[in-house]
Amino acid sequence: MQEKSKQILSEHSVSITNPRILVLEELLEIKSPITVDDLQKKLKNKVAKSTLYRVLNDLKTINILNEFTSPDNTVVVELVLEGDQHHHHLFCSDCGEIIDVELSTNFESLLDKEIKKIEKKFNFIIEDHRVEMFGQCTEQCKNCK
Amino acid sequence: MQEKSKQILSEHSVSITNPRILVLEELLEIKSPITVDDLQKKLKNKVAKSTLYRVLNDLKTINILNEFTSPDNTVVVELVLEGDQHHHHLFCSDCGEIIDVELSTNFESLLDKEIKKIEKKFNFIIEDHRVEMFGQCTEQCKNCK
DNA sequence: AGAATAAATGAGAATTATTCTCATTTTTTT
DNA sequence: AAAAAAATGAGAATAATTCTCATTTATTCT
Repeated sequence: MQEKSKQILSEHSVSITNPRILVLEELLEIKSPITVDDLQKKLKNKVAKSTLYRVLNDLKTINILNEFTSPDNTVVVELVLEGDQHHHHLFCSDCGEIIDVELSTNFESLLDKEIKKIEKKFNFIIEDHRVEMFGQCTEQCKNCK
Repeated sequence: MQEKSKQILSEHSVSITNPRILVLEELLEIKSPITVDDLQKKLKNKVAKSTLYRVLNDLKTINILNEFTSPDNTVVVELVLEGDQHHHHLFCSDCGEIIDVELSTNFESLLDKEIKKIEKKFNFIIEDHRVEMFGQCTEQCKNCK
C-alpha cells in the first residue's frame, strides 16, 4: 500500500511526503467513502489536522479525490483512481453507512441521453452527474448488526 | 404571499410568527434554490441569524424544506410544497446558479426500476433519490450575462 | 377579552469545521 | 552535500451553525 501510495503521488508529480503517504494508504485501505472526521480519527496523531485538510486538497487538485456530503451535510471523501468504475451512492439514515453503487450500463447510457436533452434545453455543458439514493439498510450492514 | 405563508404554517400546526412568515414569503417569492447566506442577506435585519436557522429547521421538520449542498459544499435550501413537481438540480460552476430540472416521466420510471434492483441487491429500503448534474451554463444564465 | 402558560425570538456566546500563518522540518534540486 | 523550494505542525483566525437565556410574542383557558 505504501508503494502504491508513492506511485500515485509520483505519477501526479506531487512530492512524496509522509503525511501524504499515510492519508493515501488509509484511503486505499478503506476503499469506500469516509467522513473527514472519521479519517482523522483513523490517522490519530499521525497527521496534523491542518495537514490532513491540505493533503485532501492536494488529492482533489490532482483529481483523485471525490468529495461530497452525506444527507446531514457532513463532508465525505473517497479515493477515485483512474480506471475505477463510475458509481453512485446509497446512504443509510439509520447507521450512516454510505455504499458505492454501480448502475447498469444500460441505465447509465439512458441517463446520458437524458442529460444531452437537458444540455440542449438549458444551453449547458454538463460534464458530470451524480445519482444519490437515500433509505435504510435492513439491519445487515456493517454498522447495524 | 403573506396569506399563503400563514396558511402553510397553520396547515402544519406551526404557530404563526413574524420571522416564520418573513422566511416563507421570501422562499415563496424566489421559488428556486438559495444558499442560507443569500437568504440571510435578502432578509437583512428582519430576522436574526439564529432565528433564521431555527425557522429553517422548523420547515425541515414539517417537511416542506429541501436542503442540499452545492458542489463547493455550501448549504442550499428550497421550499418544496405538497404537489410540487419532483425535480433535480443542475449546477453551474461558472456562476454558481442552481437550476431546477425535471427529467422525463419515462426516465423517472426507469430510474425507479433501477432503484428497485438496488433495493434488492443491497437489502435496502430506498425512499428518496436525487440526480445532480454539474457543468457550465453557456453565458446566458441570470448571473453570467 | 384578559390573565396565565407556553413557545419563539434576538443577541451574542459556544461549538464545529475548515483555512490560514509562520517558524521549523523535510524534500527536491543542483 | 549544500542551497532552494516545498510541506508540516501547532495553534490562531474564520465561517457556519447551534446553544443559552432573558425578553417578547403567541396560544390557551377561563
